Amino acid sequence: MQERVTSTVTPLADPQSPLFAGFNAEDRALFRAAAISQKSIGARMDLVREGDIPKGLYLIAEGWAVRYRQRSDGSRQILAILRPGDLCIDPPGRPLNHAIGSLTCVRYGVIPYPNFEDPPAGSSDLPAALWRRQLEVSSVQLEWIANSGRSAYERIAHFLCETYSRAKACGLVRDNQCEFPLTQHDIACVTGLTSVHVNRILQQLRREGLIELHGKRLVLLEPERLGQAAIFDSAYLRTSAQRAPAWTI
Amino acid sequence: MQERVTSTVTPLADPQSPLFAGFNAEDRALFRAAAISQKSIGARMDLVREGDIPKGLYLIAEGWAVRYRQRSDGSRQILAILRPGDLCIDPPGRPLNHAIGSLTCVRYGVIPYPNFEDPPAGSSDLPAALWRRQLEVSSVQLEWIANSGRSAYERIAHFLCETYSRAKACGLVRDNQCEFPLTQHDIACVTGLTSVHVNRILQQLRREGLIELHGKRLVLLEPERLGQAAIFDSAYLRTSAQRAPAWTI
DNA sequence: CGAAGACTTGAAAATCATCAAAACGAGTGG
DNA sequence: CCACTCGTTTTGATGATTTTCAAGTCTTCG
Repeated sequence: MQERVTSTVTPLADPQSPLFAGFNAEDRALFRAAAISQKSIGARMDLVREGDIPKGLYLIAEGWAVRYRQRSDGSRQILAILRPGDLCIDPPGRPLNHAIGSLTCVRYGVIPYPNFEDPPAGSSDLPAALWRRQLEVSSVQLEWIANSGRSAYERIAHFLCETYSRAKACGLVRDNQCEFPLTQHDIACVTGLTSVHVNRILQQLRREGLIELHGKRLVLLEPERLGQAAIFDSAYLRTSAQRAPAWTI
Repeated sequence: MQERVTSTVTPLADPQSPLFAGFNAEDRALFRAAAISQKSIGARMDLVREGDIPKGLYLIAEGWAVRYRQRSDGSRQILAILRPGDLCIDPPGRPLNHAIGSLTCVRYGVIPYPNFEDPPAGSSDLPAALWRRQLEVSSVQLEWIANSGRSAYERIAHFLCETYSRAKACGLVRDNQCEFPLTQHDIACVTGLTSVHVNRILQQLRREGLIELHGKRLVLLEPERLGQAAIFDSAYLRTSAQRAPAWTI
């Protein structure tokens, strides 16, 4: 059952090393081994509330979740979209300054903060997988920061491209369509705009024949042209390889 | 050739573990051991250009540097401020989709992508230190994303608070003053605003008796009140402990 | 069917960008 | 020391973008 594992630690050095080879079946096995608990939660609930101390690493297995911050004036800011395979790694022992919440029903697992001195028997790639994931997360965060200086039109178009592209990487796109359970108000929370303005920009995108968006589905009628409008280059999403549509943990 | 060294991996589990204890003298020694090259570069130069494949991890030892993206229309967006002790960790083997540049003269080192199978002799905390730093970086990035939904006034005030607070953590604040070599145009690139608008907001902050800003120095006349205006909570910067004003590598 | 949420619309106001020019300041060379 | 330059800061006027407020319509779902 266990093959020979040369090392409990993982090389970062080589771009070809397992650390940067993509999130594969092997990784999934790792996460399965690591998950202490597996949970489900309904739509629009909190997995972790602001001020809570995270119990470990949160691995989203299915559904849509977000990191978000609630402002004192009642407005929200979404800080990250969490899809299957996404991992929330936060400093242990410190209260989170934002919340992790679900948009749809979410299945997820909690992985205890790993102690690399005692690797789970027979596996060794956890630290590598964690690094890969964290660099991916960072890469997306930088992209979101870059968007903060752009127009509403570009921000929204970029966000649609990113969401579509991430779904595509999981094999969740068919006929240029993907699931899209966010309301216009949610898009506003992502982009830092008002829902009224989001509505108007979406109408513009529709008028231009670039998208369809209704019934929790997004259609990119002309992905190429939308990408150009958004100045979207998907390379930042490709720090690791293909993913699976859902994760068994 | 390789013996099994249990401690080449590092425990993440315990909040008290060295991984989360702060960036200390020991870490500095580690980085010194790890740095293959030590360089200096003049103000307003690129350490890494867009499209370059990073040669390793970049450790800023002294000065002010930034990650920035150059847009096709000529405008810039600054994605991160890099101060002494800050580390740029990017996926190896992939061209960077932005640049790393200096604002002032910068002293820095390049750390080869570590191969955890062959840890530097006699030391073992590198992976721990890297994790700590990366989580710190991520934490700041989330804060910047949260700022994208706020007003120009709040964004600018928040940025000043962050810069001041980070300088303070390094012992670089005296008499409520710290170094501040950014031009108003640079602040605009950070906040995604125009320099004209930045200028007007800065004047407002001055009129309100909150700041002084000239001659590459920033004075917070009333740090408390500015923090409230910016809705600034420094907790997100405190994922590790005190730092040194400059790093010997 | 009724109710709640989501989407849409219009008008007015605030915020922020753009353009253009002037004032200021630090450095440089005469 | 002055004159000159160059980059930075400041100012004013104008226009575009985005928000706010308020009301309406459309969906969905029990």
